[in-house]
Amino acid sequence: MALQRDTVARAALRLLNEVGLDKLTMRRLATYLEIQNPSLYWHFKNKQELLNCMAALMIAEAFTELHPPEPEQAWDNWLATWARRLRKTLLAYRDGARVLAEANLMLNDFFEGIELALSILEHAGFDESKAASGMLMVIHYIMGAAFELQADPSFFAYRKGEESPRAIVDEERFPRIVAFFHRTEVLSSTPAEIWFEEGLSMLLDGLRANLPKEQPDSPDRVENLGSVLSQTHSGAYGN
Amino acid sequence: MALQRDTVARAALRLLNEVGLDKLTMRRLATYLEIQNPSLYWHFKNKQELLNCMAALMIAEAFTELHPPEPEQAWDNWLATWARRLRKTLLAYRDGARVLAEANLMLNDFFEGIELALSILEHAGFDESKAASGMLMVIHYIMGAAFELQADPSFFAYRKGEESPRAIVDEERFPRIVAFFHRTEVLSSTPAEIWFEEGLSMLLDGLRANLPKEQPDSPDRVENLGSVLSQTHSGAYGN
DNA sequence: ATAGCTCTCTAGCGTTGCTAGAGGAATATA
DNA sequence: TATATTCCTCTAGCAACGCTAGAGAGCTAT
Repeated sequence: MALQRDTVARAALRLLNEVGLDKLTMRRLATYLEIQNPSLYWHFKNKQELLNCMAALMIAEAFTELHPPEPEQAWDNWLATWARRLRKTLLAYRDGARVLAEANLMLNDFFEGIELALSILEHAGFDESKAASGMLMVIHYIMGAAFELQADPSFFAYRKGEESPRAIVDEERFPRIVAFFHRTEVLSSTPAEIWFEEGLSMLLDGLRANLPKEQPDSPDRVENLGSVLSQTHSGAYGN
Repeated sequence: MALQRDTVARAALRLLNEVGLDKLTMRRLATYLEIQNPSLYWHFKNKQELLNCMAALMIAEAFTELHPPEPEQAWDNWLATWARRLRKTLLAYRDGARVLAEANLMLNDFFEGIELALSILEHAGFDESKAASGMLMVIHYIMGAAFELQADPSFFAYRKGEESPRAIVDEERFPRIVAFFHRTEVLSSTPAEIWFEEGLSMLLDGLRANLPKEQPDSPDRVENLGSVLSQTHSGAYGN
């Protein structure tokens, strides 16, 4: 016995994946660790501090082994990888986005990842201001997408085979929304993945449009959707 | 006495702005309405249903009196207005983004707003797929931005005069992040407003890049930042 | 008058985050 | 070897939470 703070936080992340954030109570975590619940308050002064610690572990996981781009790698390709990595981590934990959002995220590891990305963008030719607001845009997009995907039961969490929103959404009044779901359902078993990639692609187009041109030839485009989908996958709880 | 369901939900929204979502308990709401707490369960079968109802009221507020674009109004200008309207509503209520996220948002009013926007985009020349994923992108961006802005105490909620993240963030390790805050602080007292507009502008650039061209002359750009800021403002709790 | 509907009440259950304060076990110091 | 300190867990219990059971009170329709 005699647990360490770090051990407790990691166990909390495992338990999170089993029961979800709403049922992640101090008592349940204590039972999970085979101790009595007040013992947890020796390691964390309250539940908020535990959440912060869990969020820090998550972010660290996302950004460790984050390398600068390879010499031949374009900035937009690299940034897409950055975005997918953050998203993947959020989705790897049940309610991961909520955990991050509810944590007080003065997280050095988060800063580390953002700072590196900013330097890459500036090196690619963006001025400081565009780089910063561009990163903010990307982060907000990732958070919003992950959040909605993990919301339960979310409108956007529609998956083939489950009770379909189309059964509820009025096709007469909202033909385009119904068609949207139907289209994506037919195309793929992982619609959220496709939606994210399409949004990310447009987002990068927007960034590209704000890159002061120096040479007339446009930079390499991000890899196409097919290769993207083969190298990424939804997290275990991102449904 | 003898309250109505609608009256209760509206009171809950007012109370939300006073105490925040974490302290919006059924008991507190009952006290606020000068009734005993179990009476609330006649109007709503549980707290979740109350939250859904609150979210529905919020969304209705955002999208009522939402008009199609004027004849001379460009699609991107109209969509920017759409986005600002949704954002403004989320920020008008304390923890508004969280309320919407935690609600089961099968909200007809939300569908209404999205369906209209989809029709505008398709009319502007987007194909169905681009219009849909574009709207999804915009919505996720708005949600992510509002969420982070209302998170407490958020990294991004930095305001001039308060204890500055710069005092905590290590300038040696994260010079660009510190510079970003410093820059925005100097430029404006409402940095979140500016960040949102810059992100939105790039987002629209991204959409524009995905619009199949038909005529060589580019559509009108969205109005510039100055006029934007004069017509919008942060919500009372968006800080 | 009576029946039913709408809305509120008292009382209480089980669970939550958290605190107070008492040890037990290992380590460091005298 | 004896004592003190630190680390970690314990029992016991508080106030607040969401929610239920079940009894009316007041109004309307028959």
